[in-house]
Amino acid sequence: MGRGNTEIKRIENSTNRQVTFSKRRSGIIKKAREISVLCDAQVSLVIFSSLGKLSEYCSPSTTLPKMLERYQQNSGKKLWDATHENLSAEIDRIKKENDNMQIELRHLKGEDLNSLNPKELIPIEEALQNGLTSVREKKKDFLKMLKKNERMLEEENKRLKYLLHHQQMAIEGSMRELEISYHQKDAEYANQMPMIFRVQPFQPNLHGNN
Amino acid sequence: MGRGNTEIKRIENSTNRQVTFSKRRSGIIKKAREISVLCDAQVSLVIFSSLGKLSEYCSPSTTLPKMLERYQQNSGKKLWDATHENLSAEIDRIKKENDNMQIELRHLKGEDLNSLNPKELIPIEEALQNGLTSVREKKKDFLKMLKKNERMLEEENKRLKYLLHHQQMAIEGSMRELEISYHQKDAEYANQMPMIFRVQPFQPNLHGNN
DNA sequence: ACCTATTCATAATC
DNA sequence: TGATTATGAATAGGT
Repeated sequence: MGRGNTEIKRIENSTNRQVTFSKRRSGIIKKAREISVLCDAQVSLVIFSSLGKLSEYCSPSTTLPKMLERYQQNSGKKLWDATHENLSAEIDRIKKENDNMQIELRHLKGEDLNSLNPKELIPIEEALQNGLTSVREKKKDFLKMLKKNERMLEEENKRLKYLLHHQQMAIEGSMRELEISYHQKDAEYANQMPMIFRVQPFQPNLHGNN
Repeated sequence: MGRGNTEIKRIENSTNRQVTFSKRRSGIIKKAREISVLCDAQVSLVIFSSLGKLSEYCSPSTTLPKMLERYQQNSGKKLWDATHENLSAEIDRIKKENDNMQIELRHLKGEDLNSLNPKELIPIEEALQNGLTSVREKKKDFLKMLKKNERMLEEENKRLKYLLHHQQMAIEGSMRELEISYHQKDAEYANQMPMIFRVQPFQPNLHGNN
């Protein structure tokens, strides 16, 4: 329906598919609502779009769980036993995995070793040895990095101190020149000079170093 | 659609309702099939007529239980009883435990260490060291046990050899006595004496040892 | 989202 | 139920 005859086959153009989905979804939900009202029927409709978006409709006189309960009674099919079994199987699988890992962990931690024979101890010892080597390697790396960082910081520190010292010297030089000109010229200017320019090293503890 | 405008309201005439239901049901199921195919959607549709007759449609790529499972995951609504929830929660719990153990194992095996900071390395190193100590202790124990066993076997061996030797001597002594009495008395008796009592060491290779 | 030509669904009828 | 058909609904494609 609509223009051109519509083959019922997957719409390859993704945009068209989306649009058609949207239109037809509202169409089918409307139909569901209509048959519910007109014919006094109970309808439940669940739709997942190709992108996984969920849409649903359920007759107002019921709920999805009620419908499903009724479905089971009426059809004899079991809807969630299968799921139950799947879940149980999944749990068993994971638990087994869990147990194995737990045993491995205990062995690696040196527990429950009595259940092992000497031959089985060997791979465990090797694994531990390897692990230890890796961890110590990593620690060494960290230490190296820390030391490198420390050296860099020291360098930077030194450089900054040097700069600071020179700046200090420059300022003091300027002070002296100002002072000279102050003595040579007008005493009135001295009071206009801000305090910060008075000869006072502003980082006193830097004086002794270097 | 159809002749005359159709109000959406319950059809009071029972027969008409039935007929309309039948027609619309096939219509809606057709629509469901079409949207499934055209738009790559998954649809499940359950309909009960006013007389309780069940009709259903489910996209061929799925099943009603699968749809419902997906519905639960997607909507967060729970369709079923507590058992499911418990199982799901259990799965989540175990999976989490699993993940944690897996991480711990990987760390102990020296993998994925980059995600750790130096402080976190320390307990791992300690655990490895402890494990290694335990395993080596166990190996030592085994060795000790083997050696002890060996010693015990050697002792036993010696004791048995000693006993055997003495028994041998005793038998040989008896032989000699019998031989003497044979020469002293009746030669007739000699033929009646079974061969096994003749002087013949029955474990020849034991003679040289000790 | 809206429009329209076209196809489709279906109510009425038999 | 099934077939037919007139009619209104649904919707594909275009904007």
